[in-house]
Amino acid sequence: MLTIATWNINSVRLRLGLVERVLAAFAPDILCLQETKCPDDRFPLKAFAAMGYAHVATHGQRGYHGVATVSRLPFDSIERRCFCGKDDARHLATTFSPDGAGAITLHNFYVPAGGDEPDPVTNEKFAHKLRFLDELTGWFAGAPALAAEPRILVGDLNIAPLEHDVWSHRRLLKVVSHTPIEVDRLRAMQSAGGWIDVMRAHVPETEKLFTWWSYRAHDWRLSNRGRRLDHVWVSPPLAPCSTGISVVDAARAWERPSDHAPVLAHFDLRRCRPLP
DNA sequence: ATGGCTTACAAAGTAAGA
Repeated sequence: MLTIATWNINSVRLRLGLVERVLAAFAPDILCLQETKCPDDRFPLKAFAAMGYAHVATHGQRGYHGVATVSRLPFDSIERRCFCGKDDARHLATTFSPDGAGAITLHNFYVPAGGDEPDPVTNEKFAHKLRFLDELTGWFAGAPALAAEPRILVGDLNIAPLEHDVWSHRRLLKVVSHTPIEVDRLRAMQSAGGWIDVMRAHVPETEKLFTWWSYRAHDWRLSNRGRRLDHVWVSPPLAPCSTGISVVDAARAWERPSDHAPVLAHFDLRRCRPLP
């Protein structure tokens, strides 16, 4: 069994206690964090090592964004890719080899949020979001053979593509994160990489599924105006290995929470051997 | 359009998140 977790933590140093709680309760093999807001030389390595997560890849910067992948398993390789000509700490790719299953590539992404106005002409942040997705599409389209490799992509993609990935499809059609223009770009990127949406493989598209709830709601659970911004995708060879997912929405109710909930994805690698 | 909150930051108000 292999468990991969992804969580937009909104400051890893501020919420280290909450991270430890998730690691203790769910014991994922690997946890991918986004919005760590932490320079690499300030990352709390000792705390993770003490929890059994001795292998840490970071791609952070001061103040904003930042991703980290922490693991009980050693990494075979670590890659930090930059997009749109800027190093704003939004990607990590690691490879690891769980008990002889062959190397698996794990991408950890923090896609730009895109600002308020869903117009790339007037809103440079939204233009950046679209360019970021287009650059990813080009990258994946240029390496079609990768779709046959065992790969996992997780992270805060900042887009809720399906009708029931948001609390009200009608009321969010012009709200950044659910506009048709960015959903189309996300779909193009997903298609170019041959990615399979594992969360929706286990939860029917007709069912509401959220991973994020605004800080501004009086009672996030009662109003339940959530969105599914965090995702777990796999390449075709790993799809039969996916045994289940869960959104740890209980973590949204903890003290001083992140506005995102952790997502857990479980795999049984025996189901897809032999890997190519 | 939820935005009513929350974060980091050369610490008061600003930028950013989504």
